[in-house]
Amino acid sequence: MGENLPGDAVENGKKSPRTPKHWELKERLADLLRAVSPGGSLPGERALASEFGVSRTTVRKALAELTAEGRLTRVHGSGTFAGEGKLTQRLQLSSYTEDMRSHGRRPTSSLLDARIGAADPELAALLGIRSGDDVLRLRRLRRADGEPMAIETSRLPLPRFPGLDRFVGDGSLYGVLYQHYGVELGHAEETIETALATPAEAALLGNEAGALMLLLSRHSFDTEGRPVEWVRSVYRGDRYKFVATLVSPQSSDESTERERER
Amino acid sequence: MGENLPGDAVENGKKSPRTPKHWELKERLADLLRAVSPGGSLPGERALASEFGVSRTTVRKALAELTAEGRLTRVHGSGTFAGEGKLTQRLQLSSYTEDMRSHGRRPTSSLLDARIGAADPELAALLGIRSGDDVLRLRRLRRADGEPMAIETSRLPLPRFPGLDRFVGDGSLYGVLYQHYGVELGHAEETIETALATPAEAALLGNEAGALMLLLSRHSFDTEGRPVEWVRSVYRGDRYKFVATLVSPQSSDESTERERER
DNA sequence: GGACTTGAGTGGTTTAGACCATTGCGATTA
DNA sequence: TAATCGCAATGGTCTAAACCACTCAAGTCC
Repeated sequence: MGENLPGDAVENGKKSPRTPKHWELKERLADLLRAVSPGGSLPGERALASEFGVSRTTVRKALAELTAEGRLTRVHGSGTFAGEGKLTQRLQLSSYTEDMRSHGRRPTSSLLDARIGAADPELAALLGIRSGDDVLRLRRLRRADGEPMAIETSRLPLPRFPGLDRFVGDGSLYGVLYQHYGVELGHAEETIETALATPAEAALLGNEAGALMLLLSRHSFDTEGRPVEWVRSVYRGDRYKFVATLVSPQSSDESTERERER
Repeated sequence: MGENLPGDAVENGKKSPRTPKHWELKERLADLLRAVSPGGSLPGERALASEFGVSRTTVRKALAELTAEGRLTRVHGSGTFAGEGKLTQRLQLSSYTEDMRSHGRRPTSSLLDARIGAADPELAALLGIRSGDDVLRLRRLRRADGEPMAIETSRLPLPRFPGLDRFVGDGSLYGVLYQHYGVELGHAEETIETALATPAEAALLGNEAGALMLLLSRHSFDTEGRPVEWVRSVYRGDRYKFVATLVSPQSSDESTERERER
C-alpha cells in the first residue's frame, strides 16, 4: 500500500513482544496471493496447513484476517479465492442512484419492507415530531452491478409526509419527497463507524456473520433546516470505502452543534 | 441502538442457515454485559466456559466479537472489562488540536519520527513533485485525554517547503506551514475504510494486532489548489467514530474528479 | 520501609482431531 | 439426452488440552 520510502523495514525497534505464528503465516500467504490474479484460487486449508507445517486453526486465523481486509473471498464448499478490491462511495448529499452512475456502475435498489410504527422519544427528537407519532420505516437493499452493497434503514416522520407510505417503492425516495411534498434536502449530518455483521445482515449481503462492516448514520434536513429522515446503513467493509471532500471552514455558521457521543 | 419499532423480532424468515453456538453465546454475554457498568469486570474465560457449558475456544470467539465492537476491553494478565463507548472525531479541515478541544477533550500529539526519503512515482504525483524528489515523512501519535487515539503518517514535498524538517516538532504542523511558508489549506479529499491493526500499530495504540481499525487517507491542497500533504491515519475502530456535515451540492465545481479505486 | 521474588490467575497462542454444511462433478439412471 | 444420485473436497464449527506471557498481590529479604 504505497509504503515505499526507504527505511521502513523495522517500524518499531521497541521490544518486539513476539510475533504470533498466524501473523507470520499471513504475510507469507499475502506474498503467495500477490502472484494470483483477482478471482484466482488458493490451495485448501488442509493443504496450506501441511505445506507450512502449522495446524489448520492457525491457517484459518491468517485466512480470516486476509478475508476481513478484502484480500480474499471464501466460498463454503468451493474454495478460497483472491479478492477484488474495494469500490468507492462518495459522501455527499445526492441520490445513491446518480452517485453510482457517475462511477460507471449500474445501481439497483429494492424495497425489503415498509412498516409504520410509533416513535420512541429519541427517534421523535431526531425527526422533529412527538413521541408516539407515526414513523415510516423503510428497509432497502442497495446493489452495484448486481452485487449486494448495503442495507439501508430509513425512518421518516409521517405527520410531515402524510400518505408517504403509499408512494414509496423501488424508485428514488428523494424524488417522491420532492414531487409530492416539495421537499429538497439542504444538509445532513453523517457519522461513520465500524461494526460487525449480524447473521441477518450477512444473509442479505452474501456475507459472513461477524464480518467487518462500515456503519453510516445520516440525519438529513431540508433547505429550511427541518429534519427529513434518519438513516442507518451497513456496508460491507471488505468491498467499499468512502470519499469525502472537505472545504476550508468559512461557512461554518453551524451554531447547532449537537452533542451525540455514543 | 434505537431499534425500537415494533415487529423487529424476526428480521429474516428466510431459512435460518443455522445459528452458531458462539453467536448465541455472544448474545447471552451481551445481556450479561448490560448489567455491568463501564469499566466493570467480567468472569474469566475458563469460568465462562464451564458456566455456559462450552469450550474456551467458543467463549473466546464470542468475546473477540464483542471486543471488536468496543463493548469489551481485555487486558492480558488482568481480566475482561466492560467497554467505554466511542468518541467522535469530526471530518473537517481544521487542526486536530482545536477539534478535540471543542469536544472538551485534552489533545496531545507526539512526533514519533521524521525522515526524509525519495518519492516513488505514485507519491510524487500526489504531492505535485518529480519522482525521486525529497519527501518529508512524519509519524505522529495522537492522544485524547492521554489515551492513544491514532497514528498519523504525513508526507510533504520538501522542494515546496525547504527546511521544513528543521521546524517540525510536537506542535501544530499547519501552524508551521502558515508561519514559515504562508500556506493555508483550501480543501482536502478524504477516504475512509476499514483495516486491521498491524502488530506495530497495535503496540503503539495499546491495542491488539488484528483489531478493527478505521483508516483515513487525506490529500490536502492549499487555497490555490496545490497539493500540500498526503496523510494516512489509523484510528481504533472500537473507540472512535467520525462525523461529517454534508451540504447541498451547489458549489460542486469539482471538475478534477480523480479516479482512485483500490 | 523499600526492593525483590514468587506464584496464582488471567488472557494469548497453538495443536490435533472430530464432525457438519455446502459445493460441484462424475457416474448412474430413466 | 437429461435428470438424478453419490461422493469427495472444501470451508465452518467445536472440543480438549497444553503451553506461553503478562499482571498483581502476597510474601520475603535486606
